[in-house]
Amino acid sequence: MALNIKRPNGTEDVTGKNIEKWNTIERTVKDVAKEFGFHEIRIPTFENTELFHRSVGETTDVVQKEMYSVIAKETEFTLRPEGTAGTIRAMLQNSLLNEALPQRAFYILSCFRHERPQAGRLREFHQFGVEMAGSALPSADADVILMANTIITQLGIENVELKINSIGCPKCRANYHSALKAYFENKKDELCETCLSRLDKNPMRILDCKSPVCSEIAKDAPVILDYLCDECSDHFNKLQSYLKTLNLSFTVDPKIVRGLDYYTKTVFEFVTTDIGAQGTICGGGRYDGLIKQLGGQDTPALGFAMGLERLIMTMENQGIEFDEPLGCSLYIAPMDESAIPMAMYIAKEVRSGGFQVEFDTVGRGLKAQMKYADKIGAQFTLVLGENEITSQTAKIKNMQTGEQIDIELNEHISSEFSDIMLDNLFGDILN
RNA sequence: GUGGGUGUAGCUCAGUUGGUUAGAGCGUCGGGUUGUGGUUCCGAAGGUCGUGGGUUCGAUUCCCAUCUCUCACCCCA
Repeated sequence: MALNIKRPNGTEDVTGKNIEKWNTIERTVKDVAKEFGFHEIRIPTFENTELFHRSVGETTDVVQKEMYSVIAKETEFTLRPEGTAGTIRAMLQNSLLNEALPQRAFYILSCFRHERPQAGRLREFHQFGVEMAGSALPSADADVILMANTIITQLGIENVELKINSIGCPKCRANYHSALKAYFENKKDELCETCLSRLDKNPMRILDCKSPVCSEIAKDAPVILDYLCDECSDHFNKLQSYLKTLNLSFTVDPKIVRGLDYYTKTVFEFVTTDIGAQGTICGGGRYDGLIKQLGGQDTPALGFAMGLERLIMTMENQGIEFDEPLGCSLYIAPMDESAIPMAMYIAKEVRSGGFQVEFDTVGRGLKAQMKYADKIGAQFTLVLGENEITSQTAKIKNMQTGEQIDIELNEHISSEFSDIMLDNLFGDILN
């Protein structure tokens, strides 16, 4: 079919069996969030552009080249590129931080970034995220990391590495930046072009460069962990000991540098090699300065986000089973038009017992109806013709065994069918 | 934003060294004597060969452009 309007590049439709993949993940994520005391929050899809400039940061790639911004009625809005900024804004605007602290919020939402799509990267993608505001202690970091780990484990995902790092507070980071700059200044001639431009803006990004030359140079660069102030260093040490207590294996990776400006102290990622180059399925960290930055009281906070598409990809590639949808319980096959009223009536009655019921609405012959019933996985079928209507009895056919059971066509049909279903499910145990 | 690959039926792919009505398997729909599916048999529908130009008597095949999808860089979930 020549369809002239297609979905925008980098977006996805979710249909058919894929819906169950999403449901599986959303269910798991919500269950775990509940166990950890997090409450769902829903926020707008777009915000005033200024919000992202102030939180994500003016110099970040996300703000500089990836945001979908529009001016509408003289106000500049942006489709959210991530969930933290809007969530914190909502916490402030709804005075949630004046209530019992810490506040724990989670969300499932779509994000928008204008990048070239590739494996594990879309222009509209979905995140499950959590934000916890009001706790400064490393035990909060450990709890949040445990939560991410619990979700990953509960989904059955394997081959995931937890990497943690501390990027310090603004105080110790300033010292580190100057040390880094000094180091790279000496090797200026060898650095790649992009790294040269990073030298002034954000020297920590050079550590992450994939160019063989740069990464070779970066090997001997000063490490942030050596420049942490006492407080940050203590925080990081305690976090590590807590993670050990929780039996979470992790590696300290000084190259973990988050690309959003609001991060402080702890940063972490859960990474897999099973889904291509974009292997970070969960990323997060602490952002102690953000709430004040957005006009609130100085309140420490932290959080993480998981890419739902990446979780699904990982599960697919690892051969993990998703929840099965409930199929059709009963298919009713009217022989001809005169049986349709009875078919509709029975369908209505049996549905009232909570069962999924279908009947023919396209005028198929009996054989074709049976084929259709088989195709949709109907557990039972019921044929309605002249005989059934005059005798007010019919046979219910079990599509798996072929066995036929007599049933009365009256107002008790719903509970009778219910008995048949129960017997079908638990008959072996009961008898 | 940069680079590589790709584009023939709903899906997976053949094919034409440029030449009349472009094929297969799967899927969809119908039928195999008038009331029963999964196997099998028969049949049907479905493609302006990604789009727009150019070369040619003639292009799905050659050339150019463009778009799509895809992978990687970058960046991030």
